[in-house]
Amino acid sequence: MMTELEHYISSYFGVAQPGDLDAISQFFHRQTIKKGDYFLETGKASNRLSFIQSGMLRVYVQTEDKEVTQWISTKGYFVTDLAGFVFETPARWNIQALTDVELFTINRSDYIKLGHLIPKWHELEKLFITRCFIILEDRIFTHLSMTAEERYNFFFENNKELFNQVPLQYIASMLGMTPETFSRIRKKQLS
Amino acid sequence: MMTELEHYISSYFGVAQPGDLDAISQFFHRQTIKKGDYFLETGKASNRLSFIQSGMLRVYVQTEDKEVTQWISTKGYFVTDLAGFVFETPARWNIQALTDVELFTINRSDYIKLGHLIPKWHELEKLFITRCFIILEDRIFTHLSMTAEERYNFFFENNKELFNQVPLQYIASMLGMTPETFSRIRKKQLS
DNA sequence: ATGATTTCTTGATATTTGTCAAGAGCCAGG
DNA sequence: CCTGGCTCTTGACAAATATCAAGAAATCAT
Repeated sequence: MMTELEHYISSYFGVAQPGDLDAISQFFHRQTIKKGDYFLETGKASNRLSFIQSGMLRVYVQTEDKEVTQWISTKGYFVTDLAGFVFETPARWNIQALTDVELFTINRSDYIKLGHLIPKWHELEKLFITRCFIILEDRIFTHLSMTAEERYNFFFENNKELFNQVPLQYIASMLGMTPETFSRIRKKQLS
Repeated sequence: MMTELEHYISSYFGVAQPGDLDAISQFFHRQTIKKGDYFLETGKASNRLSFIQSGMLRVYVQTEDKEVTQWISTKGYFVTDLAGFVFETPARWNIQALTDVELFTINRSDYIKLGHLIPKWHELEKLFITRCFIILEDRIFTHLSMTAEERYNFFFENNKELFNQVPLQYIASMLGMTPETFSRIRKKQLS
C-alpha cells in the first residue's frame, strides 16, 4: 500500500522499479508551515522541493508598483523555485503559505543523491519538467488568445474549488487582471 | 575547431567529454526548407528536433477565429514541438518557414540513442529543458505585469533584428496584441 | 518593370480593462 | 460580542486595446 507521498512521486515521476519508490520517499521529511509564513523568499537560496499534503501556497513577486502572483500551488502539487533549485541561483519568487501547510520536503543535496541511486532518475526528471513546460506553453497561449473573461471562465472550469479557498485578488493577479475586473466578471458569471 | 552545429549543441547542452560532441553531431543531418513550407503541422507526429543554421520559422496555431503565433525561432535556436517530440503525442503547433531555412536535424530514434551513448545525456536534457521552462516563466510574467507597450519595448530591446526580418503581424500576435495596436506603438516609439 | 497580393498604417469608433474612491461584508483578536 | 483591518464590490470615469474600413506601402511573381 502506497503512502500519500509515494503516490505523489509515482504520479509525477512514474518510477518503475518496485524498491525505488520506497527508497526515494526515505529522502523526504515532513514539514509544516504556518499560514502567512514563507516557504521561500526572493533572493534566498532555493534548496528544497516539496509536495503539498495539505494547504496552499502562493508564488509571487513584488515589482515597483504591484505584487504579481505567478501561481497558487495546492494539495498534490509540488512547490519550489525551479530555476533556483536546479541552478543554485537566488530565488526569483516569494512563496508564502496561504493557509497552514503540510509538506513532504527533500533538500537539494538529497535530491542530487537520487540521480546516483535511481538509474533512470534524470530521465524521469526530464519528463517531469517537460510536463511543466507544456503547462506553461498552454498558459501563455491563454494570454495570447483569450480575453480576461475567457481566461476567468477557463480557469474557473478547471479550478472551481480554489475560488472559495483563497483571496480572490490573488487569482485575479495570476490571471493577469485587476481585482475589480475580476469581481465584475465574477458577478456576471454568477447570474 | 568546432563546427557550427557542435557550437550549438555545446551551448545548449554543455556536453563535457571531448569525444562526445563529435559523437552527438554525427546523428544530425543537414536539411533545408523553402520559405512557406512546413517543418511540422498540428496533429502530425513531431519526430525531429533541429537547430537553425539560417533562416526563421514561426510556431503558431489556428483557433476558430484567429491565428496565434506562439513563437518565432531564429538562427542558433532549436525548433520542435517539444510535447510531441518527448511524449510522441500529436503536434500541438504548426511550424512554418518564414524564409528559406537551413537546419541540423536529428530524428527521435537517433535522439533516443544519445541517452545510451552519453552517460550524462538525460541530465543535460533536464538542464536544457529547465532553461526553456524559465524562459516561459518570464514570458508569463510579462503578461501578468506589463501593458502591450511595455511588452513591445521589452521585446524590441532584446530582439531588434527581428523587426525588419519578419512580418510584424506575427510579432504582434506573439506579444498578445493586434497588428493595429502594434503599429501604433511602433510609430510612437520611432518618433 | 508592372500588376497583383500581401502587409502595414491610419482614422473613427466600440469595447474592454484599469484607476480611484467609497462603502459593504467578513473575520480574527481582544 | 465589538472593533479594526482586510477583502470584495460598486460606481464613475479614464485609459488601453480591439474592431472595422480604407488607403498606402512593400513585396512577389511574372
